Amino acid sequence: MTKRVRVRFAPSPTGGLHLGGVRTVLYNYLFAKQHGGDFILRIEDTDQSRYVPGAEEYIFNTLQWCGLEPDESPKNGGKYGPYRQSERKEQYRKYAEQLVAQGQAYYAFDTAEELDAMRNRLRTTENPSPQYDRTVRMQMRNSFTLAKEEVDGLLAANTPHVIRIKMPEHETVQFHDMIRGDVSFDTSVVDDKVLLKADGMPTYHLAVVVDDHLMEISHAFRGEEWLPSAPVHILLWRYLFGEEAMPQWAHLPLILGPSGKLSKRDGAKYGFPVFAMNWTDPKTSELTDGFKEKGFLPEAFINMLAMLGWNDGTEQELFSKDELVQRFSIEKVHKGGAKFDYEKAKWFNHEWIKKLPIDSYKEEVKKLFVEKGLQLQDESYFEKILSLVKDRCTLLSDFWAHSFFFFIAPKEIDFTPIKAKWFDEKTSFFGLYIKALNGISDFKAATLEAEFKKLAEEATLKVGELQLPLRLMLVGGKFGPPVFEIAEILGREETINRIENGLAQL
RNA sequence: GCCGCGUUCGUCUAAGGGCUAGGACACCACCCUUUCACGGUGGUGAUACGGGUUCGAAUCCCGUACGCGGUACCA
Repeated sequence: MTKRVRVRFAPSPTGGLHLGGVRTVLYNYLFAKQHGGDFILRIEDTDQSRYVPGAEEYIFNTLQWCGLEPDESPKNGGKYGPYRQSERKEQYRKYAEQLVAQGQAYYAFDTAEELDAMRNRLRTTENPSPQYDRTVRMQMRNSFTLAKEEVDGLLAANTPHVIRIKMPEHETVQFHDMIRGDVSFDTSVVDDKVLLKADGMPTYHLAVVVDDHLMEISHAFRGEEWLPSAPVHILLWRYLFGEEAMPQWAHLPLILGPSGKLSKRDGAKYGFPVFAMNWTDPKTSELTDGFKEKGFLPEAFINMLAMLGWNDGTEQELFSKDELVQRFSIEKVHKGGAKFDYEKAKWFNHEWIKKLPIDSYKEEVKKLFVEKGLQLQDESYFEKILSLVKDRCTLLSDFWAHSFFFFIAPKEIDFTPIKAKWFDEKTSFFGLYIKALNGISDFKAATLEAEFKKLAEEATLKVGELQLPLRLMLVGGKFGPPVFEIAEILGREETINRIENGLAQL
């Protein structure tokens, strides 16, 4: 019997969602959709001290912008709820107690000071981070070292305690990773991880296993940083629900920054976003830039992220979300980490701006223009301009620089590039051209250009020496699309106005 | 330190025993364009190192180096 495909992502609401997190969501989502399954989002709010208000909402916003909405989540519910770990608190204790009863876990009463003391005592240069493991287990205060009556007394008195897993000695735990193949660990080198914290909350280790079981998760994809604790999870599955019921694992490679693991600092340091959307930490007021606000399209963002660690074996690089759903394969995800390259990310965005019809982003651009203080009345004029300049824009924010002159006539024009070679014949040429403009019946770029050339020839002037002045008069600088196309869009009246203005300044 | 996972142009990657190691980004040159871009053509540029196995190795095996991750009552 094959289980229905159900994959999950479980972020902790302790800050924004970094690139690696969004990519994990993406791969989970793609795999689920590809198999007609469900993508489940649950919230790991088990660490009260690091919980950041607003972070959960931010996660939802990010997923929404990316178009990766979960089928089940704290927000839209589902029959396996609740989807917040803090609301499932009662569940975990039960399983932890079961493990204690089975002799595979134990109560530990050691205080923070006692743990510090143990670590300080054992710390050497050879062993810089001593663990709570089989070597020290019998020297600590726990239900293995204390008499049963004492343990019962401590428990009855509500003495703060944790439940730790008892790692077996010299056992090899092996499992199959969909990306890495067979991976094995010696249980002797992993410590007695805390399963249930003193505040009654589970640690990730317990929660992930219990929730994956209760929510009938079939596949679990997560970052590579979880690989070392996988043996704990395997053992928990074996003890609690049977290893054969365990989801299939895949540990995704890390996304790296210019120097090592990609961090928020890298973004600030090198000037590129590391989050999907702007995130302001309410505690520190620190802002981390987002791709959205930088002018990225979600299509490009998703595409770029998908290719950072996966490819389908062909030379295709541009994929829509639907294509990704079809072509994605977890087996083809790379083993090695990938360094994030902002230049390449921008290239993806450029491609998507060119590829997509302007309808899919014109509202975003409009918003940016309104922010610049512009009032847009003529929708078709606006659309015409977007179509004309879209190929030159890498980010949505580039649209302004490439088209503001269609809306704002240049005032003080810098004519230095042409001033030295200016003479009266040119002034009279433009006078004639204005007259001609008034007479042209169909105001199209080609006609305007033909007329311009004809007049130049009659005046025995070089066309090349006249085009730059015209451009300067129309847009105010050496930039923009072909001049006659600008004139066509500007229209007869505005074009003539701008030429007259320019002439007056010369 | 210990444990684990990795390693192909600067970057993302293709090639999973067999043609001059292919593509993309970036960079450079040329073309197009009498603006700036877009675009087009071409170019520089890589199998970490050392041993095996094999007629033949980027590919399989071993070792070394390097990188990354973990080593918390964080996830």
